[in-house]
Amino acid sequence: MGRSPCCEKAHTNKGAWTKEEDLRLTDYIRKHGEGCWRSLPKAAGLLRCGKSCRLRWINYLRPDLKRGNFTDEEDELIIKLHSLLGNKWSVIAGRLPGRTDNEIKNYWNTHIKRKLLSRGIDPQTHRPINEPAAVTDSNTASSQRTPAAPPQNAAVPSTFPNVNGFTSDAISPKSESSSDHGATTSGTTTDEDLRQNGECYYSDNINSGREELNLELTLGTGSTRWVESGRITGVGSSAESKPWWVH
DNA sequence: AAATTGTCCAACCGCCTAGGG
DNA sequence: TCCCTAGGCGGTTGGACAATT
Repeated sequence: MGRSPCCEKAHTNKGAWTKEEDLRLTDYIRKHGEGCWRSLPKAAGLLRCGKSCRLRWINYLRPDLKRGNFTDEEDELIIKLHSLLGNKWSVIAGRLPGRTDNEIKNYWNTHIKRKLLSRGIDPQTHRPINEPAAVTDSNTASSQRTPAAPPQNAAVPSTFPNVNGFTSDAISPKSESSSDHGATTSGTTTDEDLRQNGECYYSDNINSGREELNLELTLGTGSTRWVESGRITGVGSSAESKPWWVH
């Protein structure tokens, strides 16, 4: 049986977006806001499916995207959050202003995994690689803690094991705040939740992470790379090499 | 210089959930 | 209660570029 396609694929473009398509989409959303993604392509004169438009906007065109290289502080925060949340990229992204779930996911797979492995830490379990599988802790939750990501899209069960009994109840998606983050903002993780519950394998607690949550405000100006069609086309301060969509 | 291999990341795919009728 | 649709999410892929042989 299967689902009906999200749009009429026969009449949609696929693959890399062109400058003109980006312009049309940006223009349309500036004028009308993010509304019904399904009808947006037609209204904006785009031969794309709504999903594709949504993704392009969220991951690339949104004006509040940070787009700079990840800082060491962000790296560490991502690692901490991943140890607590598993592969809940959208929730993690919600804690990193200006970052998208896709970006973080890619960054995790290409950089952080390697970084952790070089430290002798298993990127899935966040435990030392040589550590015996059997953990003697009577708190079995902690031995299973490896959230190695719950099944995809499965609602995280309340018993989803986590750090020191920190279950997903405390880190379930948030309904408000960072609402402009679109797809990634249903997270309900509050700083308070994380602060109260979020001890993880790493020696420092989430409190330090909490400070890092303000990176955007305090660290600011790392080098910025401009990317076009998937390639880095320029690096510099945010004021230079401005891409066409930045005003 | 050419061929091969590795790296990176935007975009796609398929599934799930929420919400409305 | 069931069905349908839109939106959202995480995993995976494709292709361009970089590095190495």
